[in-house]
Amino acid sequence: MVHREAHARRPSIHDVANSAGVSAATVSKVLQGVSTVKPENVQRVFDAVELLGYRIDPLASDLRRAKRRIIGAIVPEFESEFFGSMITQLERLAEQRGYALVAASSRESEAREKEILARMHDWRVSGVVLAPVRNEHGPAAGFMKKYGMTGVLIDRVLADDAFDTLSADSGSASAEVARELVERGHRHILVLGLGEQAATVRARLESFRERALQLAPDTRVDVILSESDVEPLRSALRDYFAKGERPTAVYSLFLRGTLVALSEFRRRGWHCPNDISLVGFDDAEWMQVTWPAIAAVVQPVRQIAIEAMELLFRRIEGEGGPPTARLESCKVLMRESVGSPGSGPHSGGGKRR
Amino acid sequence: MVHREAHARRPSIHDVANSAGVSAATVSKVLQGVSTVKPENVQRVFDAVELLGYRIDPLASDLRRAKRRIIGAIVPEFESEFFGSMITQLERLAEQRGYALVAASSRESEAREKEILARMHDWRVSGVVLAPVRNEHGPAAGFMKKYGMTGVLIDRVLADDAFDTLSADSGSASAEVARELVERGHRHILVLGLGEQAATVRARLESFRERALQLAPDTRVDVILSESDVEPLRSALRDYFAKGERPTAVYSLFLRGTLVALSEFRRRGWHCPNDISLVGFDDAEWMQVTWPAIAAVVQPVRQIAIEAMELLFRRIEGEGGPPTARLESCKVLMRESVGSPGSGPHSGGGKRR
DNA sequence: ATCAAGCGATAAATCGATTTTTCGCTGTTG
DNA sequence: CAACAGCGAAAAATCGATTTATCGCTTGAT
Repeated sequence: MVHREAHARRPSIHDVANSAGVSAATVSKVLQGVSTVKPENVQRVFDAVELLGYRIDPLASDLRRAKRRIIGAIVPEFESEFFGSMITQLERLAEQRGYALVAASSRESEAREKEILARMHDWRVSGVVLAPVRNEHGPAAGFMKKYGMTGVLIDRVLADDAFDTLSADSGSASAEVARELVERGHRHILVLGLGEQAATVRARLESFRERALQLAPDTRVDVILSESDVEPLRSALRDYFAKGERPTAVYSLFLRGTLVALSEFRRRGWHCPNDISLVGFDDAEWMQVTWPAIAAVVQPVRQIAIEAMELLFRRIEGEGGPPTARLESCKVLMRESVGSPGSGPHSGGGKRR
Repeated sequence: MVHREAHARRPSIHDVANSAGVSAATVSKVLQGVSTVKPENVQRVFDAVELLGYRIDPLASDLRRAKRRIIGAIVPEFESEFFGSMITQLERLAEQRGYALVAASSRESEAREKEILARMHDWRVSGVVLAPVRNEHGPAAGFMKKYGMTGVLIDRVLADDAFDTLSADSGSASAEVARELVERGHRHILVLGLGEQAATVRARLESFRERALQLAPDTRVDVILSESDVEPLRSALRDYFAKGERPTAVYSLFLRGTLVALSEFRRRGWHCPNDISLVGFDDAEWMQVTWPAIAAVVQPVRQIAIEAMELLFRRIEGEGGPPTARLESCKVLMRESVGSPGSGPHSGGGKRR
C-alpha cells in the first residue's frame, strides 16, 4: 500500500481543521484571507493545507455563498472560428475573475437555447453571455427577463430594454464595403443575407445600400435573403444567376453565405476577381491563403468578449442603470477577391481549366 | 407588485414539501421515481412541483450524491472545426445521459492542461475526455493517473497503460494518401508535420512512407517537422523551396500545415494541381468551395465522440479490465488540388495573374 | 472591583438536496 | 394477546463548505 492514498477520499476542510488543531471556521477564514486570525494559526492552517494537499471544493463552497461563481455562455455553434474564439476569450476572462465558464451550443435552435438557459438557471449561474440564434427578442431573452437573470446579449443583437447588448458594428463595416466596391466601379451588387436575424441584417443592408446610393445613385443593389437555412439560399442564388443576372460583385452578410457564393461561382466556372468580386462578412484563417484571397470584414471578437464580460460583472456586482447598447468597430480587409468590373468580361466562365 | 414573484428566491425542496404536506425526503423520493410512495402522495408532490415551478438544484443534488453528474472535456483549441464539432458531440452525448459537460481549452499549453485538470478534479467530475496537446505521456495524463481520475484520451494519442485511448486511424489514412499520390505518378513528395506529437506523427509518417515505397521503391519522401509552433515550419518550408527542391506533391499532417503550404504556394505563384499537388490531413468546410478544392483526410469526429463517451461511461460505472486503444477509420477525399505531375511543368510559377 | 468593549476562536446554523435511521401503524403469527 | 414483520413516511444525518451566533478572555474605563 505505498501510493494508495492519492486515490482515497479527498481531504475536507474538517480534515485540515483537525490536522491544524483549529476549527473548520478558522480554516475557511484563513483561506479567504480574513485578517482576524492570529498569525500563528494562519501558519498552522497553511501547513496543514500543504501537508494534506487540500483544495477547496468549489461545488460545496458555492452552495453556501450568495452568488455562485459560474458564468454561462450560450452560442449558436462551436464549429466556427468566430464563436470558437469567442468562447476561448470568455473562458479566459471568467477564469481571470475566479469564475468557471460553462459553455453550451444552442445548435442554431431557439428551443434548445431556452432549455439550456433553464438548465443554467437551475445551476444558479451568476450571469449569462448569450449569443442568440435569432435576435434579442427570442424566447431565451424572455426567459432571462422573466426570471430576473443577469446577462449580456451579444452578436446578433442591436439593443434591448432589459439587457446590455454588444455586437460588431456591422452597419459601418457594410458602409465601408459599399464604398470600396463603388469606388472600384461596381454598379450592380448582390447582397446575400439570412432573414431570421431580422434587425441586424436589415441594419447591414440599409447601411450598405445607403452608402452605395449616396456615392453612386445609379447603383443597383439586389438582395437575396434566406429565412433560416442555407440551402434555400443556394438554390435562390442559382436561380438568380440562371435568370441571367450578372452583378459585378457579391457581398455576403454571413460566413456560410460566402461559402455558398464561392461554390456557386465554382459551378459556373467564374473566378474572382476577374469574373466577379466577392466580399464576405466574417473573416476566417483560410481566406488569406487561398487564391485569390477572400476579402472579408473582420469582427472584433476580442473586444466584444472583453466588453461583454466587463458589462456582465458590473451587473453581477449590482450596478444599476439602463441597459447599454454598444457596437465595436470592425476592420475591412480588401483582398484579391475584389477587383474592378470589366477587367475580365463577365461572359460565360469556365474557360480556365 | 404583479409579476415580482419570478425574481424572488427559487423554491427549495422544503417549500415543495410544505406545499404538498409531506416531508422533504418524500419529495426527493418521488422525484427520483422511488416506488415506495403512496400514489396519493405522489400526486400531491407533483401538484406542488407544478404549482411552485420547482426544479432540482443540480449543485446541491450533486453535493450529496456519490458521483457528480459532470463530465469534463479538455481540447487544445476551440477555434477549429474539428474540436468545435467534437465538443458539440460530446455535449450532446453527456446531456443525453443527464450529465453536464464542462468544456475547457488548454490553448495548446501542457501547463494549462494540467491546471484545468486540477480544477476539474476539484469539481470532482465523474470523468474527463482529454485531447492532450502533445500525447498520452504529458503531465496531464500523469495527474489523472496519480489521482485516480477516470477518463478517456482522444486524438493525439496511440495507446496508454492507464486510460482508454481513441483516435482517427491516421496511419491507414496516410497509407491511402500515399497510394493515391503514387498511383498518380508522384515520386517526390514532401510531408509536413508537427514534431511535438511524436508518436502519432511518426505513425502517420511511417505508414505513408512504407506504402509509398512499397508501391514505388524509387519514391523520394522528404519531411519537414516543426517542433511545436507553426512559424518555424513556414520558414523551413520557404528555405526548402528556396534551395530548389521541387516535390510534385505535398502532404500536410495537420490543418495549419495545410494553410502554411497554401500560403507558400501563393508566394511562389504556384497553383494546385498544375504546379504542385496538395493533400491535407483534416478536412474543413471551406476546402470544398475553393478553386481548386483541397484534397483532405476527413476525421471521424462523430464516431470518436460517441465511442469516447461510451467507453468513459463504462469506466464511470465501474467496468474494469485493461485499457483499450481504438482507431476509427478516416475517409480520404481526393479533390482538385491533386493531379499528376507533369501536367503543368513545374517551372517558375506566377504566370497567371 | 465591575462592567463594557474588543478580540480571536469555536460552535452552530445554513445552503439544498440525498440517504440513512427511526418511528408509528397495520396485519400476521405463535 | 404479545411479539414480529412489513410498509410508508418523517426525522435526522450527511455532503463540504461559509456565515452567524456565541463564548471565554483580556483590556480599559468608570
